[in-house]
Amino acid sequence: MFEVFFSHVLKKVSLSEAEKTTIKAFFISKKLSKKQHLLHQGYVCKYMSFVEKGLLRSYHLDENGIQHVTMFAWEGWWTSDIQSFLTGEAATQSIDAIEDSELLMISQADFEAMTLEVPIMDRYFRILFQNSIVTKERRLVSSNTFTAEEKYLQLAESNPEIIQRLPQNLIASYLGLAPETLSRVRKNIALRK
Amino acid sequence: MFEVFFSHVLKKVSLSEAEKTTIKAFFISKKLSKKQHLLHQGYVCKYMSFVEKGLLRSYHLDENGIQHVTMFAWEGWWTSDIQSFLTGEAATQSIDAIEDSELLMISQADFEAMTLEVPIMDRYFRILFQNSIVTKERRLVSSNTFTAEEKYLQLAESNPEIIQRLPQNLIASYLGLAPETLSRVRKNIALRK
DNA sequence: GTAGAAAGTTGATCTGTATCATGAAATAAC
DNA sequence: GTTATTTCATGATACAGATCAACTTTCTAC
Repeated sequence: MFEVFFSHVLKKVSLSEAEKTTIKAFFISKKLSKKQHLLHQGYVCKYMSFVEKGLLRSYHLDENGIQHVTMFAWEGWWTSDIQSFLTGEAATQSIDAIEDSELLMISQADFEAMTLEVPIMDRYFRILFQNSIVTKERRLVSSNTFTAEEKYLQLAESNPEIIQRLPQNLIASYLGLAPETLSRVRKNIALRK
Repeated sequence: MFEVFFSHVLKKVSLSEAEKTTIKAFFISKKLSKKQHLLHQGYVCKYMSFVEKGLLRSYHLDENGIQHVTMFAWEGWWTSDIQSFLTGEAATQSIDAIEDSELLMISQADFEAMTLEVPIMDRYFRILFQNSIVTKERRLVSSNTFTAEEKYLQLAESNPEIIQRLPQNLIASYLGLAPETLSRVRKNIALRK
């Protein structure tokens, strides 16, 4: 169950067997089948979840009831509404499973306890969050300054797995485009080749 | 010199006097006068810089030579091209001073050394980066889903200091808007009152 | 395998924001 | 204080991408 998890953590920090055992104890596991929700917008996000298997997406529902995909997470990624998880405020996002998934989940209290008991996990998360910031900064530049086609091409370049694994309408939403626009963008790219 | 710095760090973690002394030794200080650059796009970002005093902005120059403001940093904020700082790759951003500024700077090597010698600093940065992620996620949703007016209003709401302290054209760039658009948006808001 | 639903395509039209252009106001430089 | 430079405002126009609509293809469930 913890294979993907530890292989991921060990890429960033070293852990003794004792530490591994300690860490394991803080997590609970959960299976989610396709279309099931992990989190509903408006509720508190009680867990950070590591994806051992499967694929999930986070999305935000606006006042007009339109879904805006904010993130995808598959094997080796974490997912949660961090804001809600940390502060205990209501989540502004929902999370559901796109494929049948297996998760390792840790609560806010256990997260605190774990980092205090195994301080090197602070380092792991510091590095993890650092990388996440880099990604989000890149997405922000892209979102503010690129054309629809440039946004798509950069995504295809930097994150080909998203293109392969997800339906086009969700990719469009993730890029902040209308599905029709993405369809046309892809057509133009194909025509030019 | 370290007043703002430690008052900021101590809001997130506790430090002994000995730890403070250790930490201080890793930093160098630097004064920057208005319009001076801290970092030029294309060069490696050697430091993370904490702003003790003043105001800086980060921006990205696109292929057409147009500046896109990505961040502001004033008293109590960190600034750097994190991607470049961490990986040693060329920076994709420049940073310059909008007001005369005083900085505390730490190199990548000293950053590593400091977190190893004072592990609780990993925790500080973990929390810092967590918060930064929340902010960037909010900006991403805003950028993808809000109208020009909504973007401006949310910024005014969540970050009034930016509105007061920075010229309108830089705010427009930060929001990914043409300066003319922001001018019109502000006019409409004023008219409606 | 078939029916129904969801996702994707393509065309026509509309609209928010960018761009271009010019003048006014504010700031900075001497 | 005057001049030069930068920032801001306002109007006219252009265009990328949204929206609306109809149709086709692909999935899904039984």
